[in-house]
Amino acid sequence: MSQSMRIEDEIKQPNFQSEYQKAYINLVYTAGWLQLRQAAAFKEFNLTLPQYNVLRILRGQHPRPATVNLLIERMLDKTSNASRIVDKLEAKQLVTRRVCPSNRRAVDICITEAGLALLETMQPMVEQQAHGLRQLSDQEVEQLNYLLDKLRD
Amino acid sequence: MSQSMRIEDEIKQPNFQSEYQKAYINLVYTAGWLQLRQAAAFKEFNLTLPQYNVLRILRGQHPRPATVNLLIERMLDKTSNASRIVDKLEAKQLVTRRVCPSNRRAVDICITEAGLALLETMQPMVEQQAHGLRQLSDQEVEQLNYLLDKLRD
DNA sequence: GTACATTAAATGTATGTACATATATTTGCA
DNA sequence: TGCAAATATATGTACATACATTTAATGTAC
Repeated sequence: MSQSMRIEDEIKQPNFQSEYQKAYINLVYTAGWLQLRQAAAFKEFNLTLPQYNVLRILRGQHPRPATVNLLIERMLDKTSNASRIVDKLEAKQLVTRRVCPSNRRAVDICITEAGLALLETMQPMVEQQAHGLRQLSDQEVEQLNYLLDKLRD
Repeated sequence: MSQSMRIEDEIKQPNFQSEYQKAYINLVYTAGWLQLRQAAAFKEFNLTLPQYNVLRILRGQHPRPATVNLLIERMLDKTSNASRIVDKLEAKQLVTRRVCPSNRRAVDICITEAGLALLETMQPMVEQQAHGLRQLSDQEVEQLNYLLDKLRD
């Protein structure tokens, strides 16, 4: 990606109705751009981004189990289908799923040793990825976080 | 959405490894948040976001036709499948598709009168949506655009 | 204690994304 | 001319998203 590629050039649409319209497009585009880079890096570990995020939540709970509800609460995308993401992780033996003894409607989900080991293996790559934002100074990153939080108010 | 909902609270994850890590999460989360709001507003018009974006590009070309390649060039997500989005629009008779006479590999795609009329109908809603970013001042929106462009350099 | 609502998760369906592959057409060049 | 490479699009597959519906377990009112 070349230097100073403005959003106007990226999507070859030179005029926006407003700076607000442009910011919306810019946000969606940039998030997609980031996710694409992440997904590519994750591919060699045979994990998708949502699968990785669920694993991370489970590690945060470990050794306590998580329910599907807890996963949904903590996932970035609240409406995604946690059940089916857990399906894939279970098939890869990265998590276990068991009916919760105290509430048989719920399911206790735990990360396995293999799951923990995989996260460990991925750590250097994840840190590498974080450097992708180093185009921004510390102060600029803080400013970005401030603006995004304010935008959603 | 309540006032001053920081990303830490939104996803109930109080500590990030770095401000950079937080910015990444914040970006992806905020983009999803915006898209969810847009998608909800579009639903009553029976259009998805990508379908709407393709229609907009076609209106920009009207009355000249667009090819699938041109759509891909201008779409936010370059790897999405323009062919199949056009399929859906064609099924709703919002666009026409015809083999290009001068290059029979290519396909000429045009927005129909019904398509133009639909975009017209949606205009007030779209303007309404743009107000979603009015939490930010003009200066802040410019700053946001600057930071996002720089981030992708 | 049965009836009804609520809750937790799973399932179904339509759509979109990411990527590989296939098909048809055109171009370039030996 | 003839044939390989490039081009334009379509198709196939795995996964995820968005949302409605279903199934099972639990809670609650009467």
